[in-house]
Amino acid sequence: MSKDARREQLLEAALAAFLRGGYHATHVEDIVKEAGVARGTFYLHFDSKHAVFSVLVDRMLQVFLDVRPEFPEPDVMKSKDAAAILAHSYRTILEAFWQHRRLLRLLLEEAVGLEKGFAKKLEAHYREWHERVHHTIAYLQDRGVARKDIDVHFVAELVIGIVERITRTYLFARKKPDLDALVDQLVAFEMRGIGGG
Amino acid sequence: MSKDARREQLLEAALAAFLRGGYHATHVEDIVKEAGVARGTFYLHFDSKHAVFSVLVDRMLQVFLDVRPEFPEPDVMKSKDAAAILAHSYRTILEAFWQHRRLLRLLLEEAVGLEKGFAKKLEAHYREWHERVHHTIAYLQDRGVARKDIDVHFVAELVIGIVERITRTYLFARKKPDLDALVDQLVAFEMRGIGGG
Amino acid sequence: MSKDARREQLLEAALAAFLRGGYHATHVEDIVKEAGVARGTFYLHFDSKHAVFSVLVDRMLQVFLDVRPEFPEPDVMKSKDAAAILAHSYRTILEAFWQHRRLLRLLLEEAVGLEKGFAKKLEAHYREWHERVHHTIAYLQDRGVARKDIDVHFVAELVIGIVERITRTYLFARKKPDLDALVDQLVAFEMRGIGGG
Amino acid sequence: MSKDARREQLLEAALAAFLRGGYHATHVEDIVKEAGVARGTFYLHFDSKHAVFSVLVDRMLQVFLDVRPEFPEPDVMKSKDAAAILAHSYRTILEAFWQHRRLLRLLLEEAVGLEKGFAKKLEAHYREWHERVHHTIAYLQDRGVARKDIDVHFVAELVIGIVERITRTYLFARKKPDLDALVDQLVAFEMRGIGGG
DNA sequence: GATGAATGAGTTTTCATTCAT
DNA sequence: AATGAATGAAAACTCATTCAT
Repeated sequence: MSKDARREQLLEAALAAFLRGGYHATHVEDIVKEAGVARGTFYLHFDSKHAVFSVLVDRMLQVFLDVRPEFPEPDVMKSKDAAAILAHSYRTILEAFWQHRRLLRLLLEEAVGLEKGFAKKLEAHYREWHERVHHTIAYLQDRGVARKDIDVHFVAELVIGIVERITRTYLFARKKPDLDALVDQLVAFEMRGIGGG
Repeated sequence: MSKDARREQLLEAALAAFLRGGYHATHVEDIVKEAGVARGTFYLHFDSKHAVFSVLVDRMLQVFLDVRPEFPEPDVMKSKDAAAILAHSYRTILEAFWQHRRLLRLLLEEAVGLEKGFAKKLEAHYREWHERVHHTIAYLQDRGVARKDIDVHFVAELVIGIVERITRTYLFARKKPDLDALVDQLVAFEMRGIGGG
Repeated sequence: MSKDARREQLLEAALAAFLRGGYHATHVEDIVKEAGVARGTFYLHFDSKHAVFSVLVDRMLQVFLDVRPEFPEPDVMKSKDAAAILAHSYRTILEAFWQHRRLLRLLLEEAVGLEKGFAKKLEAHYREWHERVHHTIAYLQDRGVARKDIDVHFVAELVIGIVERITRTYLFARKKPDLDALVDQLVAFEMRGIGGG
Repeated sequence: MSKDARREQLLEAALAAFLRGGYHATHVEDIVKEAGVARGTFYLHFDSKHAVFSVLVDRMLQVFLDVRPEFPEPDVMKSKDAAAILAHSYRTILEAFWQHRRLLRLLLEEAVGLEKGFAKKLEAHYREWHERVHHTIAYLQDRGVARKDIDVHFVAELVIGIVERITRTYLFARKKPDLDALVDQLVAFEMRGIGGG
């Protein structure tokens, strides 16, 4: 087996093991047993248990950075267009999150409360996320389809919280949820709230 | 020092230590140093490191269970009443969360990814939370101030996500945020969304 | 047992173990077995196997630095006085070396070819030794009882070599050698060489 | 590349690696990297890391055994002849030592404190050396150019110590020392000591 | 009750050696 | 002959928990 293939296999095994037991409860022994190789083989490919975890986290952050929903720049927008833009954006994100839900789960459930380095990485990750959401909302404001009296930074945080919760509740479930339905509900809530009964 | 006082002191020291370094990176030595007692003393009051952590988590869950915003049951409501009800509810919750933010932080940042038992406890906690939010929204629907076409369970999850995010972003900050302003923004978003620019 | 007594006991056990098997072949297990304590106890007193070795080496170097043969400063000297001075000096050194021969043996047989730090320490040690010998010979030259045409630095090195060899051959033996006889021979050789048969 | 050439190349690489880092700190990986071959190749030529080291030590001991300064057997000698004989002897030895100083350094700095086998080899080596020096001094005594009242065995040890020290101090230096000057000083010291100022 | 030295099972990590290609 | 990925026994080190004082 080639060096790269073995490395990939070990990463996959590590991910499975970490998801099963969490970072601390997972021993290198568990990872290599999962991969079906000897203890030493692990250390041919990674410096330490921490290192393999770090690679997985980096990979997840990269997955996130690669999600770039594109949207058109119409001069005149209607509220319906705004909903379409949000829907596209959410759809893209949730699709990617579903695709990489195992990595994502590791990030959300394990990379929290770990050694120094991760805190900074995660902070940067959230800042980037905030940036993107902020940009989208400001864009909608500019085009007159979002209210001007909202605090964009505040709302950006709310949106992040919403997507995180959705991810935990629906994407970490066993079977694939109806993403379209999720997105519709999401957009409806974000555009109109619950009021107006 | 009385047995209870010593126990309380150790709990406080443990909380401080866990918040500083996280569950795994915190050693019993750190806790007793923080409390200024000898190592053996710790075991006179708690069975294990795990046990003291468990008490802290239980205490936090209890804090949450004790938060019971009461609201009146008018037969006829206006949208303004709905906003008031939500505001009261959020205000109560955020006030309690701020009050116990250190315990809460432990819950959010450390009780994740720990041994089996906690996962179940947390799940129950979220179920309870969901129940309450669900009840509030259904109440508003019943009284005609919330739309009927929303998926109440889905929205309940969104609301939980929102509050979690707000908690992490604003309540874990160093100085006390303007809770009234936070609540106003929250309610506005929940009632009307961002649309209607 | 007090902390200090335990530490001393472990140092003694480590010295015995290192002398028996050498640094690398000696495992922490051997040291603690020698001391009759558990593995963890070792680490209560020393950070690592390397650390305990380092303490022993430092202790040996200190023993050497503490050897300070004093000699009078007569204005007029005879060759006989010179011999007496050298004899006193050698006697003092060999006495100290015999006293601490186990530590010394560790230094000569193990601290050579070990990690970075020791090389520098040893170099400093030899420089100091050279300094002392050089000073003694120059003193004898000044007082007219040693020839002026010798290279004092060179001879200082020879003397160091001589003492090292004597140490290895006679002091590391099982029973105490006749130090007086050794010293007499040493002085005779240093003063007159082997010539003049 | 022929089998012998490859073996020689590996020996050379091993020597370089051992001198750089010492026996234990040098890994087979370092040796094969130095030689520019794969790890497995090493084991085609040597049974173990220990074996290659052993070959190098044997080779050094052989170098020493091959040093056989010859000297004439004049019936009547003068002190000057004795000096010439000693000078010739030292010159031959130091020349050979300089020639093979890298191997020699390995012997002096690494073959100490290693597994059982080496201790015995080294002991035999020193015994042989002692024999030779002893023989030379006794020869000079017999011919009336060395004093009769010296302990020949003792002096032989001193001479060995002197040569060892000279070797460490001057031959392991970067540039070639003036061997003739060294030898002159050596002989002067051995024949006359430092006395007679 | 309090102390803190002692314990030892449990983990990570290393690296000489093997062997299928 | 050469390769280099794989092996796994062997070691160092950690730290929650115990217990004699």
